[in-house]
Amino acid sequence: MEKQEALAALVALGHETRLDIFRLLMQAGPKGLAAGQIGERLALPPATLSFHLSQLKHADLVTFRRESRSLIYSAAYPVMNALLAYMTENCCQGAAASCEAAAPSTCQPEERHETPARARVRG
Amino acid sequence: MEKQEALAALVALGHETRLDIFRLLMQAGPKGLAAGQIGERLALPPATLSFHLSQLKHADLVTFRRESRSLIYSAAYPVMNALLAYMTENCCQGAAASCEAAAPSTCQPEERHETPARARVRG
DNA sequence: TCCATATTTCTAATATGATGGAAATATTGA
DNA sequence: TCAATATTTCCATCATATTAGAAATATGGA
Repeated sequence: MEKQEALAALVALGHETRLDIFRLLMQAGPKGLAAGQIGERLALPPATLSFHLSQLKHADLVTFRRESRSLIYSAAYPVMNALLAYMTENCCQGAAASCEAAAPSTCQPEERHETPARARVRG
Repeated sequence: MEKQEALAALVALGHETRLDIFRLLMQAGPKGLAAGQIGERLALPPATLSFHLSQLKHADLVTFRRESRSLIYSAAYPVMNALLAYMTENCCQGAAASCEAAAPSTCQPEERHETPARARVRG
């Protein structure tokens, strides 16, 4: 993931309404939720909801599909995964020992620390 | 981690300059960097740098200590870890199977998926 | 085709965040 | 105490994001 992509995702998630929307979609799982359902649950006026969904779309944090009259939104898990991976990269460069002490779970300067699951994301 | 803490961290990281600062500090490791060093490397005027460091401080993403005339800033790894943990919580609630398919590395609805390192962060 | 539903786009008002020069504060060494 | 260094705070300006009503668009059912 490039810096600008990560930045776009962080900007998008750095707003309470959008964080709420995104978490709702994370919880909803791959099946997603119709825009109307989201607006209802979060008590958002249509225009406001649409604005925030648009921001999340531009950040590639959500995808959507049409199902009859409804647009079904779902969280873009791969992008979320890539963001998490990005945020743990380049940590404590050149000082693995002290870094391990400071941040055992996020800082993984050596490949051997990678879990198979995490490694899969980066490819 | 509470929602408001996570939100504050995301707001703080959702700005290019602050993301640059934070990544620089992540790379620098626990030894940290003096404010002046940061400003020099990122070509930021003192007032601008100080403003952004202040934002990062309020989000608890950085800590600082005085060393002679310099203020040494370093990344707050535990808060970063907590943020990563927060973002993977409550994923695909009640539908573990489909969630695993959608997000194998971040979505961990069952405790057994926790790594010891990640679990340590949440306590 | 016509109407109801679902959602987006347009628009203008409002609020908030960012910038950086200049002055103020804190620390140290002489 | 005084000067030099390091950083912050103050302040005014500028830029950008957010809000939500109203109108426009898209879809499907009768």
